[in-house]
Amino acid sequence: MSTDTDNSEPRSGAEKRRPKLRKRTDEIAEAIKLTMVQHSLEPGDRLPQEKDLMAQFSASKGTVREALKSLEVQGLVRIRTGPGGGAFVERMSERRAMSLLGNYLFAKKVTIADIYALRKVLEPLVAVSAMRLIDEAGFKRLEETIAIYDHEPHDAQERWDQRMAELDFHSVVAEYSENALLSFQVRFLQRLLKDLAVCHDIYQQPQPVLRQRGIEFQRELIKAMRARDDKKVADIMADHMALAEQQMLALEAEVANRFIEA
Amino acid sequence: MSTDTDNSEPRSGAEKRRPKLRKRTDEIAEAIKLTMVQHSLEPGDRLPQEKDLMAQFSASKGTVREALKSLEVQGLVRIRTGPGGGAFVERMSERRAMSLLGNYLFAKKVTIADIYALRKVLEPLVAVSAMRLIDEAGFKRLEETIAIYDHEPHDAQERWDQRMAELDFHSVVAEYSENALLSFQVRFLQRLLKDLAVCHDIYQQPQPVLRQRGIEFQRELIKAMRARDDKKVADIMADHMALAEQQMLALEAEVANRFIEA
DNA sequence: AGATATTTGTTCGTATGTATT
DNA sequence: TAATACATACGAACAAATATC
Repeated sequence: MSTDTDNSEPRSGAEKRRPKLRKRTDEIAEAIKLTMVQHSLEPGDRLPQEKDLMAQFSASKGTVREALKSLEVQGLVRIRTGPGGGAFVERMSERRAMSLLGNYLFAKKVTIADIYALRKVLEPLVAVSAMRLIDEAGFKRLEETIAIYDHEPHDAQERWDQRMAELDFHSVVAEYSENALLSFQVRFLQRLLKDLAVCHDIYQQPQPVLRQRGIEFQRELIKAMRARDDKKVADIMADHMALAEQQMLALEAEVANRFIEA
Repeated sequence: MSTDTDNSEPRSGAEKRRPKLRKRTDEIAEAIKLTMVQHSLEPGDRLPQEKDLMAQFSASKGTVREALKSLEVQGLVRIRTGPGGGAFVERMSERRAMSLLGNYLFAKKVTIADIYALRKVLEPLVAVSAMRLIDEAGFKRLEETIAIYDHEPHDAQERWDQRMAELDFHSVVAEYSENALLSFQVRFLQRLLKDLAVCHDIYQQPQPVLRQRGIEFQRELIKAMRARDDKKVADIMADHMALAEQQMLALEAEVANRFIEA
């Protein structure tokens, strides 16, 4: 369980240090978390209601509510009003996970170069990984996505949509990876780039030549994935990323230090 | 700002949708976040006290406290009691970020193979990145870390400490990378492995031969880093990871589905 | 070191809002 | 529509923590 009190000592050995949670609220939140794992509750399962929790922990309403609020923010429960309401176990959404991770990176300076240093190695990896599971429906989704930016945009709005769809292409690919860790990392990088676009109005002046070259890469990628050609998939994606990086670095922008829009 | 209400529509275009936050608590939390960015508050800066917030939002104490609790869990503020107390702006610690990300991965099945698929490409990357900034003090830290597992352990406790220190070696390397994103990812993977150790009591029977080979890799790595030899650093780390993966996969364990210990 | 003032932490009682039946 | 069951919000009081004198 995540005690999560930010007591930063490195924890030598296996003996459990008692962080001695100062606040009753945190104690209760931890206790509830504990019962969640102990009873291996699944999403949708209901926790005891406020009044029951009040009795169980002999705490007041406000204290119990703060504890539940903590769990809610952590994406572990969802609270519903009305009859049959209460706190229900929930799995944290990817969106929220990214939002929280974004808060962590808020203070750090993350450059486009940093993002692409990771994308260059991870996108090829995830493409190969996705290749093993993707089906005809998946290929169809990819082609439909390409169709969005297959042509010159008519207005600023469409140009913006096209830039987002270009990232969505990679997002769809990552969806088909069975490596949840890898998939998340890659999609998070894409999210950072989307944010960058929103913030700094990058992607304003797409160079048609480079853009067309990117689409070619993606079509070749689909072909290679259909052929289940590991090496080719990885190579094409690596080249694609190299080009994209070059394109982005020319803009010399820095990812804004801001909270991520949820 | 992170509205973070998990309203999952893809947000077409740039126009801001009003999520119409239902709960007063969430409204207030968002409002406070907003002022934090608008005034570009730095860590250590103080927010208005409870009573002031109560007045500002004409909300009750409990409501304001729930809002602050939300910000606290997100790692954005820290609350202190006593005179001059209140909510102070804080940067989310790496520890908390990992804990929250761990909650997201709780439901997913993450295997050792998944972790090493990432480590194999990221550890070489981060080593090269760190090489550019690491100084003599850093090398000293690395050598001191190696000294912990340089010899046969005397008891179970020391053996456990040694396993943790082996991961700490890589953690120290990652510390010196200026790519915050890369550094975090790599250290998070190490954290998962540490957790794995705690959970499944893996690392019980270290094979002395393989262990010694790992130490050789690390000594060679330090030498190559001192020489500022990009390629050699990357190659050594890649080989090191390949061996480590082989070693771990033999155990055929799966990362436990559990919340991460903070 | 001890007393005191300040501010968060917790409690209880009550009233309101909301979803289900 | 009305009754019910639950979360949500309010307000006043008290307890605990902590900085200052």
